[in-house]
Amino acid sequence: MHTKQIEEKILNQQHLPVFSLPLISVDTVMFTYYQQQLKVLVVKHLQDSGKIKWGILGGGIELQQDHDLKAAAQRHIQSKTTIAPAYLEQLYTQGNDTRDARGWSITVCYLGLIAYQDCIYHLDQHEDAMWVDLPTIEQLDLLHDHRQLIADARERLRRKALYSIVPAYVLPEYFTLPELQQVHECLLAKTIQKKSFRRRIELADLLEDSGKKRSEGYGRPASLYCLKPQARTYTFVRNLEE
Amino acid sequence: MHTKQIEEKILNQQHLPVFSLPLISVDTVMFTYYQQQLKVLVVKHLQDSGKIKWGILGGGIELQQDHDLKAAAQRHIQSKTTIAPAYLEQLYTQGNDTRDARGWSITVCYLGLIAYQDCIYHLDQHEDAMWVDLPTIEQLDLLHDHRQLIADARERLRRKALYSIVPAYVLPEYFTLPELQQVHECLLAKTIQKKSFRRRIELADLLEDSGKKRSEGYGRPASLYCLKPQARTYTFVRNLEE
DNA sequence: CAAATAGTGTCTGTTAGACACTATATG
DNA sequence: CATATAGTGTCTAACAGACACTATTTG
Repeated sequence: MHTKQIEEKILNQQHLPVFSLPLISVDTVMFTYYQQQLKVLVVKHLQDSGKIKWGILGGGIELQQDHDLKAAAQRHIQSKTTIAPAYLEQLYTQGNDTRDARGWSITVCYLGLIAYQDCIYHLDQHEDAMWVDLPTIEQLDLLHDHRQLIADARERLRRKALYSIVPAYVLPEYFTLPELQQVHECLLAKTIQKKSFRRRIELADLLEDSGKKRSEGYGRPASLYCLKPQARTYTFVRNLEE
Repeated sequence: MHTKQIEEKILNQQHLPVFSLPLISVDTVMFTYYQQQLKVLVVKHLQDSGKIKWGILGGGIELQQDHDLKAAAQRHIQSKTTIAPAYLEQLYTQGNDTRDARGWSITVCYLGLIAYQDCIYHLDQHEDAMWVDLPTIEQLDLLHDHRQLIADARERLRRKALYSIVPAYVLPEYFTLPELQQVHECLLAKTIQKKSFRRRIELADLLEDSGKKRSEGYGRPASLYCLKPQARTYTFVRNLEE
């Protein structure tokens, strides 16, 4: 059997033109909110060289196991957090011949949101994953173009704060309006008029009042709300000012 | 030399885990506007079976030639239209184990806009590419999930008509405001108040007045404008009504 | 002149910004 | 009671919708 024939046999097993395919991974920029700060999940990646670098959460596609790209993203996320993210949307697909020293490589990058409380217990057990704030990200030497992917995801989430309440998914299922406003103010790096914020959310009918109140510390207790299903995709016709 | 060794040799040439990679293509939903209608570019694709099916414009990545995904998209577009699209942005990456009968496959899908006049001469020479309107798309038997990709792209462009003037890139470099309004009305399937439309564009300072007028047919000639650079990314704080 | 198309004046309605106010908790 | 935090009343400003108006062309 000639080399060429064996090559062809291998190709046929695949039914794919093997020699023109770049490396692919499915990665997710996971955000949460804790102690008035936006946090990003970084995990340890073992490189070919044996060195360990921090990067965002992700990895390859298991052709037998993952039925689509989102399923692959979720599998990687659950391996670190045990639970599915509250919100997960595709961010951007980056692919070029310079981002990975091994050659042409592609990442299908997702943006994920999860409540800090929903996964911190499991994360505490792992030493290969941690939540870090954005100033710290700037100081880490991250894998490939992961710092840029985080910046892009952060920008997408900031813009969403202007015309939706999707950032609410970084909070637990039940949350208060002042908490949600804090998240938006953190993303926009700007104070928002309390009245404007509450008015537009009430008018759009996005929250379900649980009837319960949160009574901790000083002051009047705040009502606890949870998101109605339409909150996931609702967009206001008029944005908040930047 | 054993089969296994040869396999390894092939793998080493690639420096990639070949056997866990899905098929990849980079495709573009190209839109233009002609005779009061939105048109999509479809091209003939030769399938493994020898059958020919229509599909959107695209194909594989040439690892040696294409430096990134956008360059790959542009190479495929230029092969059919000779010129680069006026506007090109990434739409969505679809990947699963059912869209292509050959197995796991991924398309990195772009949304492209071009003026009809800018490429029709070259297209007329080709029999393997044509502009079709959207009702016709419904009747064609398109490759894989290409009909869905077209629907997604069309929806993205419709939403852009609500908060930007990006749809202007389906028009020639110099165009009139009534023409641009027609494009938006076509996308939104709804008439827009002439005054509202003009006022918001003027206020946002998105167009450059060429000083020239278009005088064809009856009526007062309309001023010819071209897009200022900021028109590519500008978003209005307040949307048009849906 | 009439018909056709381009472009404006101006009123109304909706909703975000500003900010002072009231309400309800703790100690 | 004072202090702290939650939540409201209400005025203003910005801007899209509605629609009647004027402007400029052809025949």
